[in-house]
Amino acid sequence: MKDGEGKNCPIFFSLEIFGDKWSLLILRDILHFDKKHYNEFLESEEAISTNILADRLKKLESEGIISKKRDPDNKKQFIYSPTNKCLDLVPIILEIVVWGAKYDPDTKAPAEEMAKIRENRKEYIQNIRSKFKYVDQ
Amino acid sequence: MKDGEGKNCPIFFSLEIFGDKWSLLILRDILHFDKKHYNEFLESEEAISTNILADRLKKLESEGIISKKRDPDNKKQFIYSPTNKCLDLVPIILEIVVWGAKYDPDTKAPAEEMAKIRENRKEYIQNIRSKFKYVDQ
DNA sequence: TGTTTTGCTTGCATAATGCAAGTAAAAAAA
DNA sequence: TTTTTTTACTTGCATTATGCAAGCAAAACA
Repeated sequence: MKDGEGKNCPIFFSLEIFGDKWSLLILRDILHFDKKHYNEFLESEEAISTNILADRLKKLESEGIISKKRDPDNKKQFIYSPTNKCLDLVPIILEIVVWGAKYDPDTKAPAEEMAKIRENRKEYIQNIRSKFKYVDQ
Repeated sequence: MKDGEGKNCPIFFSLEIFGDKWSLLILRDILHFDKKHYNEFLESEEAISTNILADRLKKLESEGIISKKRDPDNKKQFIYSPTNKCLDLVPIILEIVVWGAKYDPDTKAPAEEMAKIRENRKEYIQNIRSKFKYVDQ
């Protein structure tokens, strides 16, 4: 796509930043599975390659979606944590979960939890936000 | 990724079906811009290639997200229209719009319309659904 | 029975991804 | 202080996906 084109649509703007499978799976790991460390992302069952992981973490950080700093509890590791810009992605991921749970015939997502999400949407989003109370930016 | 892995997560299930930029832009064109015809998709400002468009339409049809039939008003053309499975994607696209409009510094999305979407979410979703009252499946 | 329109397919160059192996910096251990 | 280990990458290369231009075939129309 040429520069200057397709720049007016908020959907396109969003998709340029996180509209690929691996970015969204990393964000799922951070927001829903509370993963923080490089090797935790590598351990996900979808088996992201280490070069792709490094690339996506760099991009997400440069877009201000995640922040990176040394882990004070284990100085050899880094902690990747969500910014507010990232927490605002929770509703998107939530809706993707709901759709997938509805249409995946082999879903392992418990139906009652899905119902809870749909009925108490705001509360569910707030619960995830509160897990990351002290957030950068 | 190997077969049999990563099959338990509803997010992953969803992303395998529509988790790429072009699929989501086609769905935007159908659901928000009321596009129906092959050449209308080609005219979008993001300028999808004709081979990619053909590939994605075929995939979306095979997943039961869209249906294809001859246009009775212009028998040379086909109409691509959303199924119920597609209409259930509206909340996802809506949240992507909201995020993009919030964080795109050059957004053309009017702030008051965005506020309306956030305040009257259910109604907004219902309005889009009602545009496609007679839907296949 | 041509001609147009429409919806593709094909070929090829370029870019992204996947996999395995290697490396470098910092911390921990000796 | 030197060595070892841990961690987070980088590199090289094969495979796959994308982008672009051109071509083609079926249906409808004239």
